[in-house]
Amino acid sequence: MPYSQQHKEKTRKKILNSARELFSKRGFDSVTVNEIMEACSLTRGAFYAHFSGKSNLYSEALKYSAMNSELTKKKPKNISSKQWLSQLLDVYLSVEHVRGEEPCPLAFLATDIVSRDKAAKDAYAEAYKKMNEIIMDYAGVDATCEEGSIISLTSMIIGAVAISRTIDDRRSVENILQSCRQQTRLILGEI
Amino acid sequence: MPYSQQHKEKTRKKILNSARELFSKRGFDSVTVNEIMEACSLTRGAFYAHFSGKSNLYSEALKYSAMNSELTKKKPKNISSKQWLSQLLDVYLSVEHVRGEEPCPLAFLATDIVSRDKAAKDAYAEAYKKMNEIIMDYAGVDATCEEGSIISLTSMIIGAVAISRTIDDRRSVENILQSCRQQTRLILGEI
DNA sequence: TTCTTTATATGATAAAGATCATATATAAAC
DNA sequence: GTTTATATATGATCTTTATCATATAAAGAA
Repeated sequence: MPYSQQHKEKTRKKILNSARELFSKRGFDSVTVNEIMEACSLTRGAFYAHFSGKSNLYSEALKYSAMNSELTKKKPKNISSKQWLSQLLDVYLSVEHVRGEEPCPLAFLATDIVSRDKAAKDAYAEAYKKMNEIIMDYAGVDATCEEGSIISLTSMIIGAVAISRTIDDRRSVENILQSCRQQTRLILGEI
Repeated sequence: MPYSQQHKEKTRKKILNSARELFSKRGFDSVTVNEIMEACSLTRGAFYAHFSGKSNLYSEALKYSAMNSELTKKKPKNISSKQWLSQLLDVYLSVEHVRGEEPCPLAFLATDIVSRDKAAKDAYAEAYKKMNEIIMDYAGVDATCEEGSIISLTSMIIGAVAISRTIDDRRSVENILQSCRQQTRLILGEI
């Protein structure tokens, strides 16, 4: 049995990680299999030992990304749920997120998903559902009427990040993000 | 002087119209030049008499789309600005918009734009600016502090439409759109 | 009708890139 | 060290598609 037990699994994760970042930043079509493999110091030939094809990698990378997102991090015990949520949202609505290496695929791939296969759409829908659940949980929401507030909140933050990526001017981006951070406080304050 | 004066201009508009719809629905890469031309009963050869290339068509179609959007329609004299705005937002946040033939490129192409050329990004930024201005105008906003509310509103509605397109389940889509319609009323009510 | 200019169509080219077949390298097991 | 299963690399193929060169068609002007 050549190579260690974990070797293949490690390689798979490296590929998923490169894919997650590249796909999120540039979408499905603009990224090549070759590019993803080179990003983790491999060549395209090795790719097919790990995934059945580019589409398969895309949906797997999306799941992987959702599984390891900022939002899924454990809340420190010394702060309240609402404080923690507030911090998470501020990080989400930051220039670092918009321009950074750990992009939320819900915002970065929102329109890319539409042309993808069922597996990718399912992964997206699942991640979206989970995001709402996490936020509702921290916000202490259970009534259906309040659920609507959270849904509008996620629409806003996902929209804000998606739009911010399209805009070059830093000041404008700061303005959008700041406005939405403000609005999150208003929405959560009412709950 | 063969062909009538207006013939070329008419053809150009037909191409722009097919392009607007196809690009908005499926993004730049998933649509072929051939497909756009066939959608207006022409062949790919004729294309290059009208546009310098696919990228050029994309940005032109985006401008064209922004120029002819629902939002730019004249307000009827018999209703107030706020009522008109409320109607516009309800149309924007409707299943018909999400699934229809007259998509707002700001929502439908939000993440597609990132990989496009400067002309496309400029067209997008311009359309985004215009959308905010139109809404602010109808809402009667002038103070900078209130501008933030409108920016968060546009983030929300663009985000809601973008997300809704990714989701197959009709009931979930209705729920997202309904929640955001509700939230627009809260935001505009405070102004 | 004939000429002429411009729009449109057709066929060719060329590049990009996903995928596959085959070769090579790696490292565990003996 | 040798063997061998598995991971990785290399080279080839095949499809898709943007673009271009050239041919044809359309319709105003003579």
